[in-house]
Amino acid sequence: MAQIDTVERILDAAEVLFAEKGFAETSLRLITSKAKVNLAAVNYHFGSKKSLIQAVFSRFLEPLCANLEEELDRLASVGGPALTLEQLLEMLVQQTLAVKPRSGNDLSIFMRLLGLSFSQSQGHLRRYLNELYGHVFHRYMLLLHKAAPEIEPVELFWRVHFMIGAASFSMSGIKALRAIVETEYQVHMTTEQVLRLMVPFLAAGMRADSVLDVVGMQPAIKKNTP
Amino acid sequence: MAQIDTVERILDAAEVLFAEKGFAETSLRLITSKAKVNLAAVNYHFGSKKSLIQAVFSRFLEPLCANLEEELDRLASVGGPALTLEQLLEMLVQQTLAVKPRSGNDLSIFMRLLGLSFSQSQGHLRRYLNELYGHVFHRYMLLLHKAAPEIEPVELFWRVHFMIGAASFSMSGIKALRAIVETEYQVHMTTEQVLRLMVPFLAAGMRADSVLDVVGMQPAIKKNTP
DNA sequence: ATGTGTTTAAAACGTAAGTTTGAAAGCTTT
DNA sequence: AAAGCTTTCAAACTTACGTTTTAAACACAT
Repeated sequence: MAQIDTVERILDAAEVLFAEKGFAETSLRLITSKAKVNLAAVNYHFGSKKSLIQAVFSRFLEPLCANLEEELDRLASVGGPALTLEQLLEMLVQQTLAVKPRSGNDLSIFMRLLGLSFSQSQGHLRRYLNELYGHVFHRYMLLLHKAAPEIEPVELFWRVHFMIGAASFSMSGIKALRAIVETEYQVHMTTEQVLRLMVPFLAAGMRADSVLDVVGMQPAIKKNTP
Repeated sequence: MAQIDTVERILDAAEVLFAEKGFAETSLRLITSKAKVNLAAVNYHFGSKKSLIQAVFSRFLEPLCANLEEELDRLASVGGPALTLEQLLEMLVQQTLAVKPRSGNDLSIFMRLLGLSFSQSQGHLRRYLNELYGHVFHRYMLLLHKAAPEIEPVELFWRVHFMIGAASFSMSGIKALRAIVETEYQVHMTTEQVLRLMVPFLAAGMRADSVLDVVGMQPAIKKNTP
């Protein structure tokens, strides 16, 4: 390494700027000037802008997913009772908050990126993330099913995506939303507080009575009918 | 009008492409070639790309908000009991479904755009939408507050945005999600059915116990304390 | 039919982007 | 200290974009 690690400086700058403005709206020139490195350094170290985007995600998803899997393994080996919805959600919050410890890295940056990975996914990113971290997602889905076995699989599928939507949306726009809250209600909220506000909302939604039948689909209630 | 309305053709193409790829990633050249009009037509009829984006939003938000206000006026004049959360949500679904009747305009396009207006808002769009349609939103928020008076305003604000997120996310990705459901569960679902699956999920989430206090914010429970 | 205002058309302009290049500078190893 | 690889740098290249321009085509009232 030559200076104090050009690669890290680029990643730091890119992370913040991507979170602030999105991918397309953030130029390499802006990134390199903020990072105080030469423009060509990005293509030299990462190959392309796409690869830089992927690297930014991997830097925080890698440890997060590793920790998550570790925790899942631990719980599986202990073999206690099935986890509740709240526990599962809280676990996600916990692991997410635990990744943070990098410099002045506000959690909102992290979360905003997570939101962008859904809303601005440019194809290459979705494929990349699914390939590397898809299995963790599937594993988590299975635990959700165990936590709410009364929900038909189809409805569970949709409800999980309602959850993802609520989370990714409010986290992507969290900066703007927080600003509104600040001026409208004179309250300052941290990203962590918003995350925790979400848990009961999502858990309650997951537990709502099914309406599959009302909607004209397969029987929803097979409680006391054969 | 010269051809079969160039303006409409541009709006149709832009609507679909914006929903598919976002604003920055959709070039005027792509729009005009899909619309089979000359490149300069956009700047001639709309003035700029920004104005085109605004026009796309107004085309469906104008009738929707008008209908919504009409319905709100009607309900206010009748003066019955306060509406329940489910009724309020159902009303939104109803009015949204009622706007649809434009060509092969899938509802998902509409919803995806709504999501983008938050997540990709480039400043000008947020200001524009807030100025034109902000009052309807506030009016609806007020009814929500009446329907769930036990929720603190700040928490209500966030929960509303959790709702918007769940809706815009699952609606914007509905095409892909529906395909998954079809192959994974051998069930075909309409956009309307998915919307209706969402109502109980969201309503239950709205009714969840507050955790403002747990989160370390203003008192949440002032039930029996002065 | 002719003139006038409106709409379409093709081409060019200016800008900003991602990428590439080739030489200079820096490190590491011998 | 010299050789050899790695990293930095300034500059140029290529491409794609939004926008502007100028002229032609069109619609319609007189």
